[in-house]
Amino acid sequence: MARRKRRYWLMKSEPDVYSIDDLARDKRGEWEGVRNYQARNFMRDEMAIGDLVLFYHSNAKPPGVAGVARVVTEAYPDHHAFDEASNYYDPKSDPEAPRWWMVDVEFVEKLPELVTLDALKAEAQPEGPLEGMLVARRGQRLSIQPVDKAHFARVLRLGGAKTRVR
DNA sequence: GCCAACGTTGGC
DNA sequence: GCCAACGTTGGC
Repeated sequence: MARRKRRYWLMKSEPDVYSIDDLARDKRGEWEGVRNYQARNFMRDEMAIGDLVLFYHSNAKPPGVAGVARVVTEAYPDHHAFDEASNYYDPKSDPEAPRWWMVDVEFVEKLPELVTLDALKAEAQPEGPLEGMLVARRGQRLSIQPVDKAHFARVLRLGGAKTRVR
């Protein structure tokens, strides 16, 4: 049986909408509302229970990685897409053939230090410890991104996390 | 609030 | 199947 390679992710959320503090309060949350095919495919096809997630605050001052979460479900249809009253309603998503999927995540920790986008970019320079990290690339809008294990570990270290990668 | 980057839509 | 127009993301 083929072993899964990818186990680390970065997921963006606007803290005005849903922050790491909200997840800390809720303990667990639905990652609904992803309306981008590439991001959906990552959730639906590649995420698995137990994967670790860098919780990134976008549209924040400053933007950056604010915490750690863990994937706790397989992907399942995003039912908000079927709800006409929802902001995430999409008439093209059919309950018989859902277009949009989501996972649930649980709170792991809030980082003692926000790892700002500036700090990520500084380390993503050529030869830097985060070279190639997607979130540091100009114009990178994808809201769910795979993260190299070494990069994940480095960001945890920068943030003073208790979480360790194995 | 501006606007660059880029994904999606739809006319052809 | 091309590509211009449009809408959204998200840093600044």
